[in-house]
Amino acid sequence: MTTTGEGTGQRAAAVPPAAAADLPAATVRRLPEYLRALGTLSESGVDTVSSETLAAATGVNSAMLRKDLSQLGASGMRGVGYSVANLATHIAGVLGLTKDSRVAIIGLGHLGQALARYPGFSERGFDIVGLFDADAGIIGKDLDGLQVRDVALLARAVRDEGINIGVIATPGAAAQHVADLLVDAGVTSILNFAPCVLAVPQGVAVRKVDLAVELQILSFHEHHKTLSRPETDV
Amino acid sequence: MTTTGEGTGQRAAAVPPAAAADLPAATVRRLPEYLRALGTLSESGVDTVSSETLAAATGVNSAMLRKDLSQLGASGMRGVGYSVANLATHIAGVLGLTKDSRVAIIGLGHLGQALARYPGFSERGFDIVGLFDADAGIIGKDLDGLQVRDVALLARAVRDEGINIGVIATPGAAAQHVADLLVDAGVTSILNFAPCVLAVPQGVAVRKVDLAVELQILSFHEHHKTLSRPETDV
DNA sequence: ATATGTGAAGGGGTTCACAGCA
DNA sequence: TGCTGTGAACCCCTTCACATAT
Repeated sequence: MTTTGEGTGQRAAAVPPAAAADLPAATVRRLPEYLRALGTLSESGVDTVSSETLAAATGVNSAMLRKDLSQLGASGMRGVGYSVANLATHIAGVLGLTKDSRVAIIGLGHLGQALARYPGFSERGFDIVGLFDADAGIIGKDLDGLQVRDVALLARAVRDEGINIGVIATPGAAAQHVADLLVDAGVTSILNFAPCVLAVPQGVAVRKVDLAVELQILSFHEHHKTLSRPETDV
Repeated sequence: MTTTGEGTGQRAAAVPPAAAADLPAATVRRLPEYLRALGTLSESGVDTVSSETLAAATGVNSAMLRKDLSQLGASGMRGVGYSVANLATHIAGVLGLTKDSRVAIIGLGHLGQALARYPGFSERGFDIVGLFDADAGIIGKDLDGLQVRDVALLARAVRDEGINIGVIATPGAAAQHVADLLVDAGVTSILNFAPCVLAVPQGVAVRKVDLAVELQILSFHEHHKTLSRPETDV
């Protein structure tokens, strides 16, 4: 990478073959996008793509794309472009998508049920293997062949069934409790749809998606479009 | 992310009284979070809060919170803190939440249906007033009192019913077409759940939420935790 | 000729540290 | 004393421009 600290401790031939140790967060965020675009290209029968084309398909600057890819250790061919298949494989490897992840969804209200049935997850290698809720009215319900279990069984299921990602789709009030359960059971990756900030120990990755927040951000822009002069320039 | 055609407009010393003209995108993203935390505080009967406390509740640095708020024209009381009620009102005003937004959801598969029924939207002032789909098997279906209409009726509904935000929850293949319909009908704010990049004219704000992307980012961290030594220090 | 890989420049965003006010 | 408001440093990210390779 760039900051290899000149002088001090220069590892002998350090740089692992296909290294991806500490990528910038911004880069990591874009990788899934690249991967998706590559999939589309692949389906179209394209087998080589330029940074310019791939960047356009993902809405980023081509120089940034190249920088991202070079950080992965991915190599294009000058004067030609990147191999679609190789690049896809490479990115999938960096993202750890070679082995399927095992996901539990906790909270099966409308949102949780939608997530449980969302085809996009299994399509991209995320196996939903556990559904949990605290509501007796929902426990036992069958969703596409998977039965909703009592959240009291969550911890054991995590261990017995190798669950490594927890998706929280409960109301906000229950979210922290569920997070604690997940963390105690050893889960270190959590996707939180509840509208609250979760406290978790170091080493646990939490990503938050708040649907209402997205609308509020749009509301801001909408509000200001109507307030300010409607772009007399450009 | 946001294709918010910000012009290069350089205004002369304008700064309105309680200005919020061109807030940094990063600040705007945090405002809904502040607002939510303030709501929680308000329910708890708290009426004054320090930047330190509010920052903790929203997971940000207190200096950044103060900087965000001062940019809004919000004023705290030195030695005391911020008025919970005033601050909430102020932020809501900046976000344009004083008047309810009118939302259409297009695509009522599992995800779209869940969004249609998600209580968090109406709770925060987003009225879902239109549901549209292209599938004859879904058109006519009733969801909590709202009937799914043919997407062919979308354009007229946008105009007649004052819809100003469109939520796209279709498969990726249909998303661009729907976006075109929305834009042609005059919608300038779009929330896109489809896994694809939308092309829209300048001045149209698009926010994208891709659930699988979030899982893939978690997968990256998960992958690297297992690869690298698990934090021998700190 | 064409497209990658990257140094250097530029812009934001975040944090620190402290001045200033109640 | 306590907490806000903010200049300044720092760091990360993005973009430009071009050397470099096929």
